[in-house]
This record gives sequence, C-alpha cells and structure tokens, in this order.
Amino acid sequence: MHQFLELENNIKNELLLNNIDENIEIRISNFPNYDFQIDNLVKHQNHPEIEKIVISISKIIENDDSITNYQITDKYFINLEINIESFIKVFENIKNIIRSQSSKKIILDYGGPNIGKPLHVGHLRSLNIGRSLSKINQLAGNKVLTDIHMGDWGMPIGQIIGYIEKFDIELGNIDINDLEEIYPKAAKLYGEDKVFKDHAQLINKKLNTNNKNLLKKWEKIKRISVESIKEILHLLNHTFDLWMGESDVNYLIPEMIKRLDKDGKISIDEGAYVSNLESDPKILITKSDGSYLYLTTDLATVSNRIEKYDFDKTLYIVDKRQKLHFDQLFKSLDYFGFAEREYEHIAFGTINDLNGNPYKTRQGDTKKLIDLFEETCLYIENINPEIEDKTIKILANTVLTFSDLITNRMTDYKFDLDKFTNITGKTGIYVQYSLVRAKKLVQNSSINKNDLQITVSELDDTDIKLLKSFSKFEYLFTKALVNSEPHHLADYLYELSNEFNTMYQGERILENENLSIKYNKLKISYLFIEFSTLLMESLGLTPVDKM
RNA sequence: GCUCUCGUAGCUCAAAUGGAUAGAGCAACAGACUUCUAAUCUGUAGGUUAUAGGUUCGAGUCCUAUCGAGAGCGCCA
Repeated sequence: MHQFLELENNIKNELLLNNIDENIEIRISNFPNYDFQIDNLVKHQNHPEIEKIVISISKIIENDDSITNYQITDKYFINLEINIESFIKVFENIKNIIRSQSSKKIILDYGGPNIGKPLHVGHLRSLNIGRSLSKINQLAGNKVLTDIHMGDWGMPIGQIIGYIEKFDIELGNIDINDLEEIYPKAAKLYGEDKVFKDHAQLINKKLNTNNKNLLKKWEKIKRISVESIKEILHLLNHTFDLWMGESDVNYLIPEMIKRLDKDGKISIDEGAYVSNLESDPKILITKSDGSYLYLTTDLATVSNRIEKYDFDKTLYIVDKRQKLHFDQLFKSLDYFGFAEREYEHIAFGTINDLNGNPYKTRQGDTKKLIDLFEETCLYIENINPEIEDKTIKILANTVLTFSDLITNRMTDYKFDLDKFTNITGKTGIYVQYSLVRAKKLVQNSSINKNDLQITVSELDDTDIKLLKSFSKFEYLFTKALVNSEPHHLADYLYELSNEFNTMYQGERILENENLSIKYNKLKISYLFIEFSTLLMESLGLTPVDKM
C-alpha cells in the first residue's frame, strides 16, 4: 500500500537477503490493539534463519515512523499498531494516496436498456455497479469511458415493427406508453403465431441489410424510446459518455464474417456460421437465415471500440446468467485474433422478492424503475413530511443505490423497501444523516479546518477508533478497485458513519471547555466529512445538505 | 442429460480471495433525550459455517462424496 510503501519495501528487501521472495501484503487486522497485520512470514516458519529474520524485521518496524507498536507472535504473525500522528498527513492527502501512477483507459459497458421496454428492476444493479465502478476507476486515476450499449437491434425490433404493421398502427401518433404496451404483446404473439413469427424474422433480416423503409420506422421507434430512457436516467442521476447501440456496429458485420470465413475461423453448419474453435457447446456466430445474434453484434462492438477508442480494458457489467455468453465472447476474441486487450465480465446476482422469486409487481409484471423510484420517494416523505422535494429525490436515489451496493454483487439478494428505508440500521438514510450531522457541527463551530490541530494526548477511545478506521481507506478502496466490488466501500461508509455517531453522541462537543478535546473532535469531524464525501462519490451517491 | 453458482445467528447480509478468537444490521431484551439534528447512542443474548471425509503450520474459503436450492445450455438479447 502507498501509505506503507517504505515499510513494505524494507521488509521485502530484508526477506530477499534470506532468499525469500514475497510480495509484502499489509492487511487489516481484527485483533484488539492492532490495526494491520503481515502474514508473509508465517509460511516460512521452518526457515533455518527464521529467528535472525525476526530480529532484522523488528528493527525495520521499530525504525518506521508510521508504526507505534508491534508484535511478532510465536507463529510469526506480525501485528502493527499505527502511529496516528504520522497518519494525519496521510488522511489529509487521501485523494492523492489512492491515485495510481499508471493510468489505464477503461470502457465500462453497462445499463443495456432495450428499445420498447421500460427500464425495470433488472437494470438497477448494472446501473448502480457500473456508475460506482466508473467513479472508483476515475478516483484511481484511470481514464473511463462509459457506454450504455443499448439493445436497439435484433429480434425485438422485428417483433415491434411486425406488430405495428399487422395492426396498422400509425407510427406518427405513438408515444412511449404505447410502445411499452406493444412490445410485450408482440413478443407474446411471436411465440404463438407462426405466420407473425416468420414475418417478424423477415423484418429483422431486412433490417440487417438496411431496408430503407424499415430503417425509417426503426429510427422513429428508437427516438421515442431513447427520450424516455434519458428522462428516467436523469431522474436516477446516471450519465453516459457514449450512447452506442447494437445498431451502430451493424454495418461492420458482413466484412467481419467474410474475414473470419476467409481465415478459416468459422464454417457453415446447418446453414448457420459456427466458430471452428473446439468448445462445448459450439459457438454460434450467425443464424441459419444469415441474420445476426447477440454474439455477432458484441464481436462487432469490440472491433469498433478497438478502432475508435483504443482502450486497455473493457468491463461488462451484466448479470451472471450471461456468463456463458461472455465466456464465448472472450474466447472468440482471442481465437479470431482481435487485438489483445483485457476483458472482464463483472457479473452480478438477481434481485428477488421476499420469497426469493424474481422481483415482480403484484400483477406479475417486471417492476419499472420509475415506479420503484416514486414508491421510494413516498416512503421518505412519510419519514419526514417537512423534507424538501430535491432532498427526497436524492435520498430515494441513495436508498436505491446503497441498499444495492451493500451486498456482494454475486449474491442474489432480497429486495425489501421497508428495510432499505428503515431509519435505523445499515441504510443509505443513515449514512446521509451522519454526514449532515457532521457538517452542521463544524458549521456551528465557526472554526476553519486549517486552524485545527490534533493533540494526541487528549484523544479518547471514540476519537482513536475513528482515526484508526480512516487508515483502512486505501486498503478497502484498492480491494474495491481490483475486484470491481463496491460493497467493501459501502460497508466501510457505514462503519465510519457509525463510529462518527458514537463520537458525536459521547458528549456535547462545542460546549467542551477543554479546547484540545474540542479541537480534536472538530478536526476529526472535518476528516470524517472528507472521507464520507469521498466514499459517497465512489458509490455514486450525492450528499444532501440537510434532512 | 451436460455445465456453472450457492448453502454462514430467528431474518437479511459480511468475512481482507488460504490467516489467528467467523463479523454487521434487523428483530428480541435492558438502558441513555430541557440535543451541536435521538433519522442517534450504549449494553445483553444469539454459531459444530448443510453433512461426512481429505489436503497443510492454518479451511466458511481448496479437493472428493452426499443432501438441498438456483441458474445456463446452437438459431432471444
């Protein structure tokens, strides 16, 4: 870690002298009285020079400013207690500490709304995780490009246009509500009516070959849909750099197929193109009527991105049921000889209802995000009717984001609005409240942050606990970044908020006549505000000023 | 049928990706408000990590088997 750089290097070098090549990992400790631990030595407990090594390492730790107390156990665990005084500088400089020297260009592919379908609960996690990962990567110094990657092509479009043609619906008059009604009906008909199915498939095929008349209809439908998507995303505070869709790469596909065929990478099987790569199941590249599939457009999308944006890495934030698809995509990229880049499927679990079934409305439809948002606003209004409209909206977004990001992304979790809007407990409301409290406190004190010093001898247990917790930031941030797991930061935000509240509640800070104590607590509150705000930023939350 | 996840406190979830004594929140119980925002805080109780073996200094985490739950599997995206 950056904050222990010197210590890590010194220990690493000492171990190298004894022919031990270890990447020194300083981890958070749960042991009472210690803050961090180093476990690298444990596995070398039978090393012939182990006692000598222990002595040298002890010296290194004793000479290190950042450590005030340490212990090397009989099993060779190294326990460290940090020196708070030396860490104040680290805390004040936390934004630079977490910024990495090497900057990568990363594309985040998430959201993935479909034309004709409203944004629903199924989109919530992709949006939340994607936004958070984009913030985290930016804070880490990476260059981030977000792409909403719309599902604006393929069979659903064929179904919608087919339906409109069949029932002679006037395109000029339809709005988003009509469209959202048409799609489920069209999809149903597609499954039931063979004639309609053939017609829709024909439309899809014609679109793939750029039929002008159909393209015009498609454009109109897309425009209505995108307007509505933008509206709801604005409400949920999501923005994207790129609004690319599957349709944008359609023109690249014929050329791509031709090349793959020529290179002997794909061949015809029962009329469809199949990858020649050995795999089970075989990888289907096109349909037997020559039209394109999910994988076809995704391949073309990568090819387009390589050419236009020259990225180092792409993260696909898509639910875990699509694992096979991404396995196939990544294998194919390699086999087909696409330029070498990093790709990762950031998979996540489903949102279920309290019985563990997929989250639906009472009528059995998927729940729309707009309805969920409004429902959440109502809950918040009920807590405090005096609250401003603007604040209600921010808090509703906080609830929908925090409760989503607090669980490990791979877990299927149960959505419970009662619980998530609960005023007690590990909720978005709680972390916002804590920050509001802290801001009000320092505001009432009328003392500037820079005029405050920490007097270590006057710190009490609640101060020390919070200060020491600040030192975990780099560790948890790195973990969230490396593993693309925002939940570490959500949990940490709660922990800091809770520790702040404990300190705050301990005594009436502004009335304390011992100025050292008062200034300590105010300084710590300022630091808390900074850390909490930074954590909220990395989770995609907007802090409120009052509530 | 094949493949892949998962099973942790009454409930909802964590667990530093193999580290020491498995942690939080809710619910329960007992306490603290003439308040710098009590939308808060303090304390108590709650566990043979589904079961049985194995690997090693060390296992909730890795391997094997069994039981249970879920998901995916060539013409949807």
